[in-house]
Amino acid sequence: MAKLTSREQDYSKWYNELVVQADLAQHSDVKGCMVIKPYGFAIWERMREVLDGMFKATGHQNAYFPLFIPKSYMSREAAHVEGFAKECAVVTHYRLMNDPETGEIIVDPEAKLEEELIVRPTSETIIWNTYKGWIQSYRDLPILVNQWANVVRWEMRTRLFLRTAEFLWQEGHTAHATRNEAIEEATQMLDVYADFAEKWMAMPVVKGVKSEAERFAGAEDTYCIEALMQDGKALQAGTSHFLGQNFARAFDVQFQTKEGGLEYVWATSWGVSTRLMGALIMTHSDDKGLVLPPKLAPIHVVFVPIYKTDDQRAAVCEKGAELCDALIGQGYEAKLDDDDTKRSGWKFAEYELKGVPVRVAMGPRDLENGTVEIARRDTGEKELVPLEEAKDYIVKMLELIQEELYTKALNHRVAHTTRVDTWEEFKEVLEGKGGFIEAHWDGTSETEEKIKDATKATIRCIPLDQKEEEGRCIFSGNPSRGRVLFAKAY
RNA sequence: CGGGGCGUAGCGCAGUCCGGUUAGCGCACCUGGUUUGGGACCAGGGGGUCGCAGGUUCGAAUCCUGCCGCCCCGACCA
Repeated sequence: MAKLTSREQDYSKWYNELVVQADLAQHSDVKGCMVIKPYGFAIWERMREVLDGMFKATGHQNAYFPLFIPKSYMSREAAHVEGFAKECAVVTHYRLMNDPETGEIIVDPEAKLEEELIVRPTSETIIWNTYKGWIQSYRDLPILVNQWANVVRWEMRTRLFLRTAEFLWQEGHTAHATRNEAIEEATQMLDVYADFAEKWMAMPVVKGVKSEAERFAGAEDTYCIEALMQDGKALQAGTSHFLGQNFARAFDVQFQTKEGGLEYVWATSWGVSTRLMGALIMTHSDDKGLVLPPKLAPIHVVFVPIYKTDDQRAAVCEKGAELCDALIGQGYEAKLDDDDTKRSGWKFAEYELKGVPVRVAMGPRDLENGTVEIARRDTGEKELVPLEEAKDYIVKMLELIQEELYTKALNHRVAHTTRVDTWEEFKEVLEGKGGFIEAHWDGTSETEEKIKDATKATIRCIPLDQKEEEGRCIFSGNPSRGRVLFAKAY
């Protein structure tokens, strides 16, 4: 296995190589689409499992809506169709045939669909068209539904996990009787995402609101969590939208109030995708490969036996099996790698590449001394520990790794968040150390656009905890009431 | 869609400019042996419509024409 390109040398090459070499995913033969390999999918499954539990705990239920959306639905909400029109895959026919002349398989020109179908880029339209039939009175509200699905957005340029033509995600779609209830739902789900990112992915995030230019097509407000990657670029890790009554109006979804009036329903939608995999990778990993937070690692501990003779092998593996069983008994995934066709050094490198948080090695010397060597993936530290203490030691170590990964990532973000008051300084920080920049902005899309054209930096969000502070826009010099977060983004 | 690059064994590549035995190398794979505390070594072996289709030629991976696909850089985006 070739060595990874270092992050310093070429961060984006490092990422691409890591994803492929750690067996997370590969490019498929279909342009812009990826194959998620079993090891990568195991991580996604773990994320899905945890998030699904959090959605259920907040009162949501899962359902499933169609992959195909009639073209006419898309055009009902003006901003929505405008936002997605340029990246929609369209189904126009429903049958193939053999070309009578060449014998080749061709699209049967007779089998043209009367109404073309869009492959969903998101499901608001089909869902609100359905909700119309579900909602008559205030008693039918709220509707709290989530779906796990694939969606297609025909991207020009793609990158494994970060941007692919087809990706996996979840999309929550809720319907409420009041504006406030919907806003509460949207912010609640943002909190769920932030919680998940920080407690499970060990990835600190900034909660905020998108500017008008970055807002979801069809939303009144888009809340987001923004994370900072090791290369100083920001990554939007999740979004939660307050949709107002836009979709209710577009699909004529009204309900009768207690008082007998007729009102449009208030809506939210919220989602996270396999993009979180990219975020996870770029938050913690190093030049040796993947680094995974224990809470999401498919394998927590790997035991690598070291031996010369068959007797030694049997003896060491027996101890290894006991230790693994003990860990499994405590709810951890522990793997004894007794594969005789690979040598220990090869295994060490392999598990480091795959980000297994803790590695235990035991050889003849350890057998004699009653010890094992325990190595931490994140710091690379190794320690000799008495065998009988190994289990408890490892359990504590896993907790510690989870905490310290978060702390390390948080320190990185703090160190790469810069407060800036002039345009010169803004450009300098952006070109130099990168990261988040806290700066004053006059609140207009025109200024945001001009800053983007000049520097490629965008407003990642207006932080929810933004402090009131009189200032002047770094670009236009017009008055501003508080700082927003700028960065170059993925 | 514009600019660049690439397509030769499972993967990574050389060979192409300047046509000429049986198309080569590294990794991986198989067999045997020696090894085994940080990606082992030796020996032997298997594996190819040289992206596709035409053309030029005694002869094409190599030259010509057309097509297809992918990757990278830009505009668009979770």
